[in-house]
Amino acid sequence: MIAAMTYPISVPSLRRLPLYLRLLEAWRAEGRTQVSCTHLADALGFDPTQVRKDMAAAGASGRPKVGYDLHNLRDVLAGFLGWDNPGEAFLVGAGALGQALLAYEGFAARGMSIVAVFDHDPRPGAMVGGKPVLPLAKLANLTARMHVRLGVLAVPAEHATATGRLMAEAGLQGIWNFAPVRLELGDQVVVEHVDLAQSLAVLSHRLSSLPQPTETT
Amino acid sequence: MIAAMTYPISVPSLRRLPLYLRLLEAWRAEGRTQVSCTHLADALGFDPTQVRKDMAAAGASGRPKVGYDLHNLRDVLAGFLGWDNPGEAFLVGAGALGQALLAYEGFAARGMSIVAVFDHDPRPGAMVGGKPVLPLAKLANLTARMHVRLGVLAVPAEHATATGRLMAEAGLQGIWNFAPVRLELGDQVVVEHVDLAQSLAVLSHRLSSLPQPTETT
DNA sequence: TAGATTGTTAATCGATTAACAATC
DNA sequence: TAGATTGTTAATCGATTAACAATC
Repeated sequence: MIAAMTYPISVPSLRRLPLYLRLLEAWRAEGRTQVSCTHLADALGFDPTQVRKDMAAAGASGRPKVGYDLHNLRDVLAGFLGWDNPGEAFLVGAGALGQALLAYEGFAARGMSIVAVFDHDPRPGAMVGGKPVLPLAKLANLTARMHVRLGVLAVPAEHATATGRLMAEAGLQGIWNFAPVRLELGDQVVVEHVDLAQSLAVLSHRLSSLPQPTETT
Repeated sequence: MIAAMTYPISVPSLRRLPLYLRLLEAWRAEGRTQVSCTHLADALGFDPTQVRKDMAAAGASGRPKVGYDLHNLRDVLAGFLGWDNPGEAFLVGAGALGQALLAYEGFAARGMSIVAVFDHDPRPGAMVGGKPVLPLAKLANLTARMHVRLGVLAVPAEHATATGRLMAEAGLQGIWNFAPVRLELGDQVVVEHVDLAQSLAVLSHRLSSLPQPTETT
């Protein structure tokens, strides 16, 4: 069987897919069964052609005049992202951020399921979010045994480089990196970096170029 | 006095500024005093010309052959982002995510300082991160009284639209939105959206297009 | 001075948007 | 059928990268 094999998808397209997915699932809950690119574009403030290209890139196809079948489209997008059977992931770092991610995943990060939590030198019996916190020394062993591919790195900046390397050596193939540190782990490991400061910079700058509230005196 | 008034900065440039800033501060701690675009580019994996353009867009200037004065460059970038005297911000939503952001800001979000926490109907006396949790009913009053401009929206998705509107009506001019919901608040309010699912989509897709670990049985 | 680095203009690349043919 | 929508090719726009002159 040959998959549709359209053009390779771009990062901007990829980043839009979860937005479509969320909308489709909301509409599905309302009982809709058909959807057009114009509907999606209007709801998200995008150009309809862009939506159509994104769908094509993800391997979805619709029918002229009719649009896309909502259920099918949702399944194609979710499947394209590998989000239909979420991969298991290890969380490394049991601090405030790690705990938030553990709680957050329920509504935002459908693409993975955190199955264990690790930290440097945890107190015996320590738990976060109902899961035991394991020492990092067990990471390699469990990665191999459980065939886990994805790790979430949520340790303080000063430990991030060493911990990232440890995760790569343990056999994790993808690292979702929340530490403000660039990881250099070669081509074998996929690293996706989340840096809140980058987002805040955009907001700060826009806010500072807004008309300041008149505060004479 | 006329500010340098170079070209308006692009969003991609803006998002790179915090990366430079972080690096400059690390190098400053090591005692360096000069820096060239090539140094910065090498450390971050960027093109040197791109770095030079970013510096120009932020209003920094260097000297041929010499490079940039490290301290000055840091100050110019921080000033451009308005990060030298961090604005005060209100956090709305005292759940796991809100608490993480409260803890996170120390090392990542230098551009703001959370001065109060609000939630829908908090228990009297409730505290998070050492700060009392105030009812949303007090938001408008305190926004006006304290001249706060920035709000962090970290409530569950189902409350995000209404809470966002409330924040805008309370007079907040910028909203850093962590809920997976598009806010429609007109031109008076600057909204910056953080959506972890978008980041995870990139990682999921890259991971799934990696050679799968051979698992023939 | 010679050489390294900035600053800027030109070329390239890629993503978005527009135009339009194909189709149900 | 007529009209709406997909799918695709072409045009535009903007960001990145290359080339090079200015400068200390």
